[in-house]
Amino acid sequence: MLQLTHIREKTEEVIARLAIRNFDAKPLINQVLSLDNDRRKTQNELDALLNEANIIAKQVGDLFKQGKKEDAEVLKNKSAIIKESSTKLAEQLKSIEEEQQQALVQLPNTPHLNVPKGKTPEENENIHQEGELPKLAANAKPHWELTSQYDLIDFELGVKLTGAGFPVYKKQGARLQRALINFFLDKAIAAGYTEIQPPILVNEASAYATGQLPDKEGQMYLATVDNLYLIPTAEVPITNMYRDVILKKEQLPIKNCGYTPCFRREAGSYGKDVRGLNRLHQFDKIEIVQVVHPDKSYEAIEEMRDHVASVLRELELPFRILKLCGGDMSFASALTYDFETYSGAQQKWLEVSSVSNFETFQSNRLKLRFKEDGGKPQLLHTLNGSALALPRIVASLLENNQTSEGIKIPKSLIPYTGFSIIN
RNA sequence: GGAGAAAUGGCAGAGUGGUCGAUUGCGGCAGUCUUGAAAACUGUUGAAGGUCACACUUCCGGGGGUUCGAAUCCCUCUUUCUCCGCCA
Repeated sequence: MLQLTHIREKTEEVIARLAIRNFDAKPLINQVLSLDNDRRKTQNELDALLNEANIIAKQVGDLFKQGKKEDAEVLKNKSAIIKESSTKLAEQLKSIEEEQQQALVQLPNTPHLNVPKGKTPEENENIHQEGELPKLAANAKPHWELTSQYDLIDFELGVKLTGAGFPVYKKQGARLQRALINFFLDKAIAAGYTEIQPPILVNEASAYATGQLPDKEGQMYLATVDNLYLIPTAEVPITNMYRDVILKKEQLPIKNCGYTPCFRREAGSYGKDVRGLNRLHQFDKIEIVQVVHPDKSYEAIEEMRDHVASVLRELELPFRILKLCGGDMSFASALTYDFETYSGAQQKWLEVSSVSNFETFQSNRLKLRFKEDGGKPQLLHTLNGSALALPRIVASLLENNQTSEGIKIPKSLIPYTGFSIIN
């Protein structure tokens, strides 16, 4: 959520920046600002009334003590009248505030100035590519054939147990999952992140604060009896640890990481690109989250980007980094880098990580703030990224490293898998 | 799941209808003293809205109610603790 004072003070700039997303913010912003005027006016009136009522209440008390009952009765009546109009005003204020809030949450974050304009994924900027694309034999198999050939993943069995998109990992396939989780966590810890094991169900307040609610309701699984949501990413619980928190300056920066399964309904995304591991309802991911001083968030995002790149490098996977254009960035982001690894048999780039700076957009809803010496609390910047999501990494690893003897495990991963080849 | 108790500022802990945004202690910050530090002493120290700045308003777990007036009374929800039951 954008900050009201920021919209008020830098109206033109906010509109200009939102244009980078091809978002015409003018009507909404005008609505927000006019509601804001109403709000302040109404509140002033209400405050004056309440002030009067407070004064009268005190006088009534004094009069009673002095035994002047009749005078007190007169004031009581006066107070009743005030109460009537103040109740009305309070209702009015509440509805204005709700309307304003509703308009406000429709505004996406303002992109950073060097986010490229554009509407579609094709307009994302390819800013880096490294690693050699694998030269596979003509009969190279896509991962969904390899997983069944070596009995690594049973998609059919998952359908039986749960439904499509809930694979069952087996044997070396299961072991590989566990190895990757540990590998990614160890890398994150070595990079200074603190490991967190959060709950994987969250309440409504948490889902709201990180922006999954209200608009992405349909994307989450909901345990209706207790009204709890299965997390779509560890970002939700790990970021919500700081909901309604005022940090001390010395506590910054906060760097947390965590492994969780992630659950996504993926409503509406059927058809192509969903075969095998490409798109699942349940998958494993290691997430990195940072909470930093507002001056430091663009340094932090570069650091996170370097971290993800170094992990992919260790896995010897060819990858590229895209700077997302305004139209392709998520609602809450000010700057996003997407990482894609090349999957040799599908001959496709697969998104395996997304690293974003949300600036104050998230912290505004979270009320995540810090205090500069002697100053007023101010909002922090939050960032997060995947480091990394497993399924597509597995797809790329399997496809790119297939040989006639079996599938080779990258060197850095062998200590974790305990085997060097899948056969 | 059953019975009882409780929820107050960073922490501890008073406060059972007006003088309470809240006694006090600890912690934090500033100062006095000191070469410096500690100790001692003095002052200061929650958040949101609002204002050029004040004023003013709201917040004592959440929501609702009673009252001229609520941290204090009532209803309700949530959470925590103790006891019992069940259990990885």
